[in-house]
Amino acid sequence: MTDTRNNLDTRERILDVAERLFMAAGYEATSMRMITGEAEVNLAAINYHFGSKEALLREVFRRRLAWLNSERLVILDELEAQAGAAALKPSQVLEAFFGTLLRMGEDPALGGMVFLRLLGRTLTDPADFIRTFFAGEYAEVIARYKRALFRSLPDVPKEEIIWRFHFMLGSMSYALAGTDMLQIVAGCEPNEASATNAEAARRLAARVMPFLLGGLRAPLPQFVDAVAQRDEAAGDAPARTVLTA
Amino acid sequence: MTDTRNNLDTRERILDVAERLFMAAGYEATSMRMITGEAEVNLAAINYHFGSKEALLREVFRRRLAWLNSERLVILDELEAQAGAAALKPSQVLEAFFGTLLRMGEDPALGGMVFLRLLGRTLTDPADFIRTFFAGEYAEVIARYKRALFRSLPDVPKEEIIWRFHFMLGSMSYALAGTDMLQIVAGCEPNEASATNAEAARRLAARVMPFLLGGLRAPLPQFVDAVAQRDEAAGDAPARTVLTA
DNA sequence: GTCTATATGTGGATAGAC
DNA sequence: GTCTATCCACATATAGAC
Repeated sequence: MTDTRNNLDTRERILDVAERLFMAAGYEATSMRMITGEAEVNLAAINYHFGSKEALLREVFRRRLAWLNSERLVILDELEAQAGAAALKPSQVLEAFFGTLLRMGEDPALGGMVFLRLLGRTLTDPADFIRTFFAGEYAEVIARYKRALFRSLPDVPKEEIIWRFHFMLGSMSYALAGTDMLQIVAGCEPNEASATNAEAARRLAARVMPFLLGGLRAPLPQFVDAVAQRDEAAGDAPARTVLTA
Repeated sequence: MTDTRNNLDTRERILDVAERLFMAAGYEATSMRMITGEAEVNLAAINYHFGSKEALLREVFRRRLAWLNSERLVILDELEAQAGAAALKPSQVLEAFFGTLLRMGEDPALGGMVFLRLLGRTLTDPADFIRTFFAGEYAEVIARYKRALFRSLPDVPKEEIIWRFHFMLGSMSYALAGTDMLQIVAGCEPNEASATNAEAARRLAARVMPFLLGGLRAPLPQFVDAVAQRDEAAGDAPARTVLTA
């Protein structure tokens, strides 16, 4: 805990730099020498403090996910306690799950947008040790929120809810990853999504939460044809029409 | 074009193996020796035929994306010709864009699910040469479909459509990537989504297209509060309610 | 076009002094 | 806990014979 160099622990400094470099270049393309160089620590320090490069990546995620997923459980507990015997609304469940995540982007102490982008980019990494790690970190919170969604949508087949939970995870993950695709879609502007500050997190939240809720509550597959016919009559209008109902 | 080994060109065999290995392990974690080993070609063959490992990756994608994105443009041309002066429905635009993609998963000659998974996993890769490559490959088709969506949703702010197009790309990309998250969400079954056959592509399409359309047509952000109130009265019911309207 | 042999660099990890 | 020095496996790429 004593600092021989500056106000930050060597161990913490390694984690901070690793988080940023893994985000910017990916795990495989980031060498331990790049990390120790930027962190201004000795090459051997990573193995001393973490044991291996793989263990370093796990620790980078563990310190953030431990907070995130325990916070998610606490919030869900609170919501369910308030609701008593009643089921939560889907929008409440989504707000608890994804809102908690997005709030990390506004707080640099929780990793900020750097961590959110890293998370989005790493969730699709095919490396076995990464998939295994995430499976363990997410198992409990996913199970709890899945049950909450089941209760909140009692008339929707559970299998459908499972798929849509997965699709929501995907939308969010990709949006956080912050590829250049948004800029390609948008045109040429150096877009807000590639920003890494707190304001970007808020803007993203405002845009993505309605999208997720719309997807979750979309017509069920077996009804899609019927809905298409209705939409044809209505001009396949945007959901603004809900206000006129 | 002459085969000294079997019925497949050396060049094509390299591309096929590279596609599969890049999918399974990622670009950085796949060595040229792994590729030439499985393809049973000489190590130097990659550099002879493609010039470099980076160029090999680009060619793996180019042979698939050239077909995909030109097909997308042809289909959009046909739809717009049929529609005449009328705007397309959003569902038609989505079907043309994402349906064409998903149909590749059913045809091994177009890469099948192996290519779709590779695409989903690579779209979030941070490597500069990959982002630059995708930007070029997608620019035209994205611009065309973006305009089609603008026309199909004239009352929705263009900025909102841009964001939702991006979110849809993300949902699809992540779903194709086929991480273990679906299995985590689902429970423990060796799930259908991790299958790589044509049937998996059809099942995914049936699940994801309604989700995308629901997200695209979700209430606009400024109306979310009002919709939440309506949903509260209606019990935040699933979209099955559209049938009763 | 294909192959062998090799150039040249970098990777993660560790032994052992301090 | 930190540092130097080093081990050794493996990477991409190429030169040049056939």
